[in-house]
Amino acid sequence: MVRVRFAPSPTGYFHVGSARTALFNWLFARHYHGTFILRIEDTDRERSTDESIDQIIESMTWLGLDWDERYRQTDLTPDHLQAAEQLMENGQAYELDGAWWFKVPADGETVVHDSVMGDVTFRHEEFKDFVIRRSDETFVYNFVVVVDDSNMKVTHVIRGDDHLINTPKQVLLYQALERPLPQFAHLPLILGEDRARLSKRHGASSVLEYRQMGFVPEGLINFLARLGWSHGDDELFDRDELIRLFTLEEINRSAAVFNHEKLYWTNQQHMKRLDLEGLAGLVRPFAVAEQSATAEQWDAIDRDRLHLGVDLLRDRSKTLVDLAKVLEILFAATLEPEEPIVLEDRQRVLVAAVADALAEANACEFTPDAVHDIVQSVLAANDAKLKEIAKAVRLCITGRKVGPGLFEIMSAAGQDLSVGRLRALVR
RNA sequence: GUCCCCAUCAUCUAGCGGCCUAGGAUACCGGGUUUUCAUCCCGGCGGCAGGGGUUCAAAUCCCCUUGGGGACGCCA
Repeated sequence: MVRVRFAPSPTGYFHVGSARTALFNWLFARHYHGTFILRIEDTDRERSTDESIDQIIESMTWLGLDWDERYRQTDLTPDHLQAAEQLMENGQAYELDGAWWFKVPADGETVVHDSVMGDVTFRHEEFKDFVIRRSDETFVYNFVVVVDDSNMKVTHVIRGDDHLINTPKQVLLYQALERPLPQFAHLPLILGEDRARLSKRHGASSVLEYRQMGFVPEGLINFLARLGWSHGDDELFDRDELIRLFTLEEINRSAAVFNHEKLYWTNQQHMKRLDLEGLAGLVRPFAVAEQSATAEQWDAIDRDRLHLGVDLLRDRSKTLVDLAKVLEILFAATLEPEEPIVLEDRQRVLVAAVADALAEANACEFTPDAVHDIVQSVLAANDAKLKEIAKAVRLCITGRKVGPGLFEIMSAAGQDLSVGRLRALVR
């Protein structure tokens, strides 16, 4: 039975590197129908905060990485003490300056068998004895992680590359404690554009910031999964595919640079694939925040119109924020055109005629096809081409120079808004 | 500095000795479609860090160099 854990320390914001580690553990657990444990490593009393814990929970919940068991490391202190005392009694640890030190064998070497990195050999002479219990009687990471993983029957330790060097010390501890070794798998780190370890300096790096920027969970997850993991030439995966295909064998050994352009593209692809109802639900808070609509307006709008608008506009949006902004087209009483609309007399006549014809349409059948037929018949009657008024009408209806097809967007904006905007233009 | 890891287009990657005059994706540049833009489709640009081996054959295996990253706490 597979048991894995994700063990973040609540000492700051929850960044995407941690999210990737959490994701890989979660995918591994779900792939093998195992158990995914969330263990908050808060043994650093100085720096651990409840706000950080909240952020971890909120980030993982948003990403959809659900856990089966949850622990807080400081609750496990009795277990740590028991294990430490065992080492003291065995003579494998000793006290010095009020702290308890683990005795590292002077000779020999320890080989870590890593699923990703292969066999890595460390000579014992390279590290000296290390503290397992501080003089304030709290326990140190390298020690508690072993005790906890062992007690929790963790079968696979999947974590960042930066822990590889700690691993031989932990292996020694497992042996001293006479506990079975888990299988280790160390993930390559994620780098910033400057090839340094990803951090705040590289701009947005916390999961919640990406949520705020309008990325959808499926998009971020897909992008993160492709950083260090691959499945042939495939690029796009939904959650279930990831679970089905994920294995440790496909993990890369080299660090990957976090590439924002590709994140945006991946996100757009997922926005294109989401069902309209779901996508509409995701944009709602952004639309309200961007003041494209009030919550009341949003909830009151005809669903078909909303879905049509979302569908038309999502191909032009990389994020939910982009989408939310242009969605004002469906709600705003007045739209400020991004450039002045200049109408010649003939155009004015045509637009007025179109507005009148649209006003007479059956409100229940203001579909793209119906709008198309109405507009085209008006144009035909006046021996005109759509091209003559297209730019002006688009600016008038959407406030923008570019956008979806006129008939569709007018249908999405609805009869009242469309007619109103056209009449305001020719008045 | 010491130890450890890594090394294919700008970036993410496929490749696990012959299928590779190295494939896909992003970005970029053209073209097509369209009422405009986007989407979409087609095409282009662009890489095995360098040097030694091993082998009939190396992007793939070994060594060295170089480059990048990580760890060297009574942090996690």
